[in-house]
Amino acid sequence: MFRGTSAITLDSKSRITIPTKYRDELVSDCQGKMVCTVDIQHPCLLLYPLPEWEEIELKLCNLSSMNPQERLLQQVLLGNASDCEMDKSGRLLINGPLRNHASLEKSVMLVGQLKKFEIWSESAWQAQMQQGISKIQSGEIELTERLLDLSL
Amino acid sequence: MFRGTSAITLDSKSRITIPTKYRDELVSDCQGKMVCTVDIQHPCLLLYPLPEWEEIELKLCNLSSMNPQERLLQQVLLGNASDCEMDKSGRLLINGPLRNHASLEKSVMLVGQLKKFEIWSESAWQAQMQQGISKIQSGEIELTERLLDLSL
DNA sequence: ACAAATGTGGGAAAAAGTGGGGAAATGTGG
DNA sequence: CCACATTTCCCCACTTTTTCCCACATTTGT
Repeated sequence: MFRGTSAITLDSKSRITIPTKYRDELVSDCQGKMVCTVDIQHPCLLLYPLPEWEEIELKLCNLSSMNPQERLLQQVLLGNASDCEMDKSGRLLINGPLRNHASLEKSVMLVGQLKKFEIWSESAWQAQMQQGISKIQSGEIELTERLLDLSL
Repeated sequence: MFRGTSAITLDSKSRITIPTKYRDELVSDCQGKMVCTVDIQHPCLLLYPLPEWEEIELKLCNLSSMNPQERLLQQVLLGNASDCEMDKSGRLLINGPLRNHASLEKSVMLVGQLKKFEIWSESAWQAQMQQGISKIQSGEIELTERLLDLSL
């Protein structure tokens, strides 16, 4: 399970270094093999250990290609999915289209979200956090039953 | 179970010393491994022994990432969650974003709240206590059934 | 008032992150 | 099918951050 945000850099060769605290877990989960694709709600990327991604692929596979919305989801998610394997120094290569979708420049945030990571440009992440907290505090959040069950 | 408020200092390396009275319990609960994240209602931090945090993580894991509100909560809580392990002198490192969320400067309050701690800047804590007590005394508090059941 | 325990600060060693040269692999065009 | 260009990978050197450790200050208890 991944958690926490790490500030990392996208270097001139378009690589990011995975923080060491995650590497052991990634090697045992998936020998460093991951899949990166675009997020459909935010300008960020999603990075899954291969086994996790395969479950998602199964679900996508069961969508109907006759339904335009479901087909679109398949196209976007699968079309952008890119195999990423950690190299021997724990780095991943991010390809052009993905980099572009998330507007990644030098400063990047790697955000642990349990079974996956999100990859954000630093500025977009900070904006997301700021507006997120103010939305929650101003009560713009509808408390669903599931949320009420959360006691922090 | 933790209770009471301790005045502690955030030193120049952004560390706080856990008062010794809590250390034994923390070592036996979680070998000093804790998780710190932001509070979503107040400018303070929440510090959980790892096993306690993992229960919350399980609940967060069951939220739907397709629902924007539930996803936002995951992002805020998990994204800010930071593993904190006590070093050999019983100190914890507080990272920049967290320090910032709670506006922590030198004087910090560590507030025991049973299964977790809250971490406040001294001034924010005092303001919270003052206005909290006056709110209660002036009857601005809605007495829910659960509250009526409290006999002090 | 003194001794013991706790809290605080900072130097120094260790670990992690960053950048880039050059080798290997891959792909393209003739 | 080969030569060339491009991309990917491995490795080393450098910088920054984190961790460990010790010494001093402060508080507590006798």
